[in-house]
Amino acid sequence: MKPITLKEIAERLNVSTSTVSRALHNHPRISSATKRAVQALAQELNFQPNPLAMNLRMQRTKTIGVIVPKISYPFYASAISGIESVAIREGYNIVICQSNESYEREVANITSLLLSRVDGIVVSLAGETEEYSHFQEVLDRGVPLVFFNRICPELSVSQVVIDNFSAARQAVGSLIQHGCRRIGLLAGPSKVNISNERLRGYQRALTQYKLPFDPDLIAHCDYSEASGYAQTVHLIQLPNPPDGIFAVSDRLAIAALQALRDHGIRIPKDMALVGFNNDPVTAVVSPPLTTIDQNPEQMGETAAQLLFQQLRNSKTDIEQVVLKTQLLERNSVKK
Amino acid sequence: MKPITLKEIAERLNVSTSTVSRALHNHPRISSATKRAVQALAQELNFQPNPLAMNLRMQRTKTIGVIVPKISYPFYASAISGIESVAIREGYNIVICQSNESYEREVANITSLLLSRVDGIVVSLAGETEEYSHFQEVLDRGVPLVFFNRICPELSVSQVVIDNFSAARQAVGSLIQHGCRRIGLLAGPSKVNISNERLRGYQRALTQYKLPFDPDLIAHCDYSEASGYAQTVHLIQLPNPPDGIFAVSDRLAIAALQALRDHGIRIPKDMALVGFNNDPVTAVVSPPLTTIDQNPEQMGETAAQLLFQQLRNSKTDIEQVVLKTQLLERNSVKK
DNA sequence: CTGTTTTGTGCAAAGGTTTGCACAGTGCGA
DNA sequence: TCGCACTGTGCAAACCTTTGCACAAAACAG
Repeated sequence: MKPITLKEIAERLNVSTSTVSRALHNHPRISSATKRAVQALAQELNFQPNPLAMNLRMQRTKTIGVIVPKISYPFYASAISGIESVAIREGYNIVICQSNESYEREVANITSLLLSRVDGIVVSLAGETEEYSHFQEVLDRGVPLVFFNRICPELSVSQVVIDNFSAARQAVGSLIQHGCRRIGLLAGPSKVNISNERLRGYQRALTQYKLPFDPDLIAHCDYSEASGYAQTVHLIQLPNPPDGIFAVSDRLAIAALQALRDHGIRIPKDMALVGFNNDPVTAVVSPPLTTIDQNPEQMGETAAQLLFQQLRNSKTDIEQVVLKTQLLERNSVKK
Repeated sequence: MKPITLKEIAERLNVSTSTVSRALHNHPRISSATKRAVQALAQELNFQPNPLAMNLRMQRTKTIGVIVPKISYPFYASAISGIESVAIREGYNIVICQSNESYEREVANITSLLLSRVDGIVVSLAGETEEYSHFQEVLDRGVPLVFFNRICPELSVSQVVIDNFSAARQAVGSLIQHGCRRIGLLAGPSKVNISNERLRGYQRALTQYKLPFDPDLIAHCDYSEASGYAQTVHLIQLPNPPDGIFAVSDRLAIAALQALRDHGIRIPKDMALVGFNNDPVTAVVSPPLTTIDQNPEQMGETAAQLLFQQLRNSKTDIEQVVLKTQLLERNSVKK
């Protein structure tokens, strides 16, 4: 059963397709009699305008593209739900791409989204990315672009972030307040902006509490559990090991927890541990992890809202939204 | 900078658009000289055919739709990766929809996918769904359809599943072999096919080991942690409580673990616990959970392959693929 | 009754591709 | 020389919608 078209309605009613189209759009110049007839028949036949034809004609697809590092990270799964909910409300569909932390995949994703003429793009950068010309091309084509979480400082576009600096400072501050004096940092890739912000927050907390900064305690990981595990082992085997660890993500914190457990190091007795994200798993491991709670769903919603603002009014200013976070104290830091 | 079109190439070369189109498709009737010229210029200008126009003309979108209950379930996140990888290999894009376990959302998703003229659809049913006419419409339109994991027994379509019956029997068998005599079942919604298969496996294991079946030990949950928690509490407060629990999903098992922990019940000493899925979190909780390992990525790949088979040859038989699973024995069942 | 506005509708183009058919030119066998 | 096959290209339709413009009829003002 083929979907029915404007033309078929037009033929049945002995009018032109243009009349049908206008009647359905409530064009003022169409007589109310015709409108009624057309709308009734359209209803009866369950007419749905063919979006492929509309896309071509209108040069817009009512679709926005979303690129995230991985949908299996709970943070991004939630953020996508946030984006999706506002998109649906606006009558838009979303197409989700994973960069898998790979620069090449990210470029391929952008190419594919531009090719399929999405009306706007929401991005959280891949871990590998340190070159941004593919995004410049998006801007050159006049396609609205919004970053969230892992943003791009070099481009002047709208962004949604949390205050990574303050959140990290707070997390490390909590470690210090509960007695830690040497704090290891499981950092992300050194090119990732938000990881560096968290590093800065770490340093600020140290100076604030007049603790020395020891570069040996900084361990850069990629986003894999394996590297989190390895770097934790590295930290505890230092001649002068830390008495607390701040991991810039819960994935890394969980990997650290396993490494510590495997090496017979008790948490929080021998080593305190703080993560970042409030990944659901942090609540069920033992001990439950102290972590930074953010609201990824809200972040997604906000990003989408910024995008739709631009979509409605391309003259709108670029905007930077900073969302609130909260330190969630659990049992991985001793009281 | 607007993308360039066939027409512009044609004008520059003083040929018709049809010649350009044919040259790019290597049509035999085009002279090799023309072909070379066209292809060279196309390359130089970085010509990409406008997919919107192709979609309209060809009546196909090179896109397949995927509907899953939630992308935040690790199982589905992985399955999507599997689907995506074969789709990319075939030159297709995927658009991912979440039903959020809701029948209404599922219908809306189907409508939207059909409207946007995807070339095929891969589905895992929402928990609520018990009526399938929206899928019948997909079939009526001749759109290839494949189910995976949560399948629809009433429709004759290709499907990918695991042997839920045997896997559950094996899981429960393991509980029994390790000393459990009264086994509680945290089941899914009673209308969900795979949950019922697992229930049947549970029953078979009991009869196999000549244990009585006690309906009081069957606790139906929806897919939320809250209900898993509540039903676990219900089980342990039974006058004659179980000494082991089999949860039909790891989400429920984790909820059970928390409930047991909160009530001071030790695992596996007082209560053994087995889950299903090998969700990553089962490896990091303590004790690590015994669970059924399946391969969601492979399941996604297989489903996509079945779909592409149909896409290439619409006369192809419907097929039911059953994937292997494996019991992963960890410490939540005492040795 | 003429001239202008208003009202209702249709024609055709546009959006960018693909493709059946037609056509002109060339080559070749008879 | 004619007929035929083959080669290389272009025209125009088709996919389906939206929309500027034109046009006819009706309404209305003077």
